[in-house]
Amino acid sequence: MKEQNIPICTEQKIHPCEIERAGQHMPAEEDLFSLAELFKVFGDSTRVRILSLLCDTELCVCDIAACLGMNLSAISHQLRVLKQAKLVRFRKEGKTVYYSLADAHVEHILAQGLDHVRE
Amino acid sequence: MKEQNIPICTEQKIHPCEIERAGQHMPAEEDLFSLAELFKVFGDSTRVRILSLLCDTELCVCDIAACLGMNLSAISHQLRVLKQAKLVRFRKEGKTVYYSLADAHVEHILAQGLDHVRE
DNA sequence: TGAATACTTGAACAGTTGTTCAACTATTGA
DNA sequence: TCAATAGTTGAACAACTGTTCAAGTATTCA
Repeated sequence: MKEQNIPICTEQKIHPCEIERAGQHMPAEEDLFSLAELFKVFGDSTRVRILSLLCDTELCVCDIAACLGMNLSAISHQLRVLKQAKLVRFRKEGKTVYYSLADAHVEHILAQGLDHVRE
Repeated sequence: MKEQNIPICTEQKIHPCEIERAGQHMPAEEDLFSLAELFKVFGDSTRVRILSLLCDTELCVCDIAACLGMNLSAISHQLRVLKQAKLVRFRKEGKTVYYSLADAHVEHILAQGLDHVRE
């Protein structure tokens, strides 16, 4: 807490001691990038609604579209985003594709966010 | 769990039973909207980097800009977004403004996200 | 085989977002 | 009072995003 003037930043710093503290706990730059990418996926109300629907059950694309009152194509596009982010899994059965949450983590992140939103 | 055909959706549903299960656990529409808004704020790497910097310490705008190698104005704009979302607090001391995390929730959400990102 | 169903995909469009630049306010200290 | 410092703000612009439409695939069933 008293080590001063260690140049971890490229520009002139006003409070070197505090900056050093801050720097010590920083995750790797690439982790922070992935973190932002993850939250970006959660940061759309259509996708959040899809994820909420999939808590505790699996649904086909048709059902999701019906529940959200949206067009099949829009849902399919968003499911692709969720799939790429590994937030949902799918299973094919004949013509229909069933989607479900990828793991419990997804539900936890939603719940934690809801806690904050509801104060 | 066997109650079927209850019309909670406006369109024709393929699997009414599963749809009913999904519907029962859905948070209020407005909470889901706020939730997406919250994650949207976390969904930018500049903002995530600022929040990470502010874990365990407070920093002035100048310091944050120096640490991230970015222009003062860009940081100020993003701090405004974080302020509006109540993710950061600030304290004025003479000419300088010190920012810090609003509460422990913010750190928890970041940590939970990092867990998922690192698998 | 051929029609119907369930979904996916790509192009196009409007709307949104993040950064920069320049100009501004507020506080300090000479 | 004047210059310097720390930060905020608004306009502008390019880049990105979500939805729609139209056309595509894959599977089923008659």
